[in-house]
Amino acid sequence: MNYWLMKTEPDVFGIDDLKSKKTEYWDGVRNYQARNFMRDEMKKGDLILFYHSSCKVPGVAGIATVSKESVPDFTSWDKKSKYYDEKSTEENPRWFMVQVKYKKKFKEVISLSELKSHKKLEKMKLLQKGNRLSIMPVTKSEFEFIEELSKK
DNA sequence: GCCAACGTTGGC
DNA sequence: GCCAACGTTGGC
Repeated sequence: MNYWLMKTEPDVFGIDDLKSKKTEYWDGVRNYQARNFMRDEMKKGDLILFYHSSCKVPGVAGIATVSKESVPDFTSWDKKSKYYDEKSTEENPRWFMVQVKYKKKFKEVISLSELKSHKKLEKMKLLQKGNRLSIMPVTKSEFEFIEELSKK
């Protein structure tokens, strides 16, 4: 079992959208490192911290799971999609996505500033300087610590 | 293979 | 809206 953090802009697709849709294909990721995590390492049942970015209160909004392992991201060869990439084709896809499933919404978003205040989380990839990855691994202890924070 | 220019991310 | 940090592109 692996643990992950996935960033999303709540104005575009937030925890409430996932809650009402139940599952969602994580399309549109166009970063190689993030793609590799989805294509090679994310397994069904893995747990995901669902992170809201570029918004009023950035932070962890809830938990999701991986419900389907990677499949080619069909938006990459759809000319009408804003995620279209001419170098990706159905025969030779360049981009991949997993399907994620809603698990729970925290009573309150655990804000980035709170995450930063905990010594236990100081090594979190999310908090390292200059980090811009939209999908990144978290450790079991980081995941569990944050889930506990949400219960307070 | 180097690196300048450019685009994007994302907190503030 | 600003801007630091980083990834990608493309000329050489």
